[in-house]
Amino acid sequence: MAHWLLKSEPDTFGYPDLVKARREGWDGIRNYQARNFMREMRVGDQAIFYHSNTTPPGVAGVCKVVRRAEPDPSQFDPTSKYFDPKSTAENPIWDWVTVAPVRALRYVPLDELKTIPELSESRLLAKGNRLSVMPLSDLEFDAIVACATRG
DNA sequence: GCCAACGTTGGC
DNA sequence: GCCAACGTTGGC
Repeated sequence: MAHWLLKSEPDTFGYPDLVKARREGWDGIRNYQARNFMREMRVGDQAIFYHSNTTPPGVAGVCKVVRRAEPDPSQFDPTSKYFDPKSTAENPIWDWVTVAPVRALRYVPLDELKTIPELSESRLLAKGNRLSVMPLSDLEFDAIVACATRG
């Protein structure tokens, strides 16, 4: 089973919102690399739910993939901020996966993530990292969960 | 609000 | 195919 990290801005959609919704299509991904990672996701894969663009940024919970990648409907919706006029029903460009909560974690702020040795090489902590969907090694995933559980 | 990083776009 | 301009992300 592969592991992932998903970023979301909690002002828009945070981990508690996922708990309330029980499942949610991960819409609005408009980056090819992130999309391609979503296409690799399988039902049952678990992902760290990361809160970005907030104070402090950090890890809020674990979620899991409950539906594989399929076209993100927001790309066809002219009223959506994610609308993409280049996308057609015959040739959709963007996908989403559907995720469900697994469990909330003790909130681990970015400063604390930086102290986890297993994450020292991880893309998450790399300077200038803007990728909102990324793979985590089992080691990285386990280290984050262990850190959250320890605290 | 600022700014660095980086992806995308479009002129050539 | 290059590269400058532009837009977006995201930490601070």
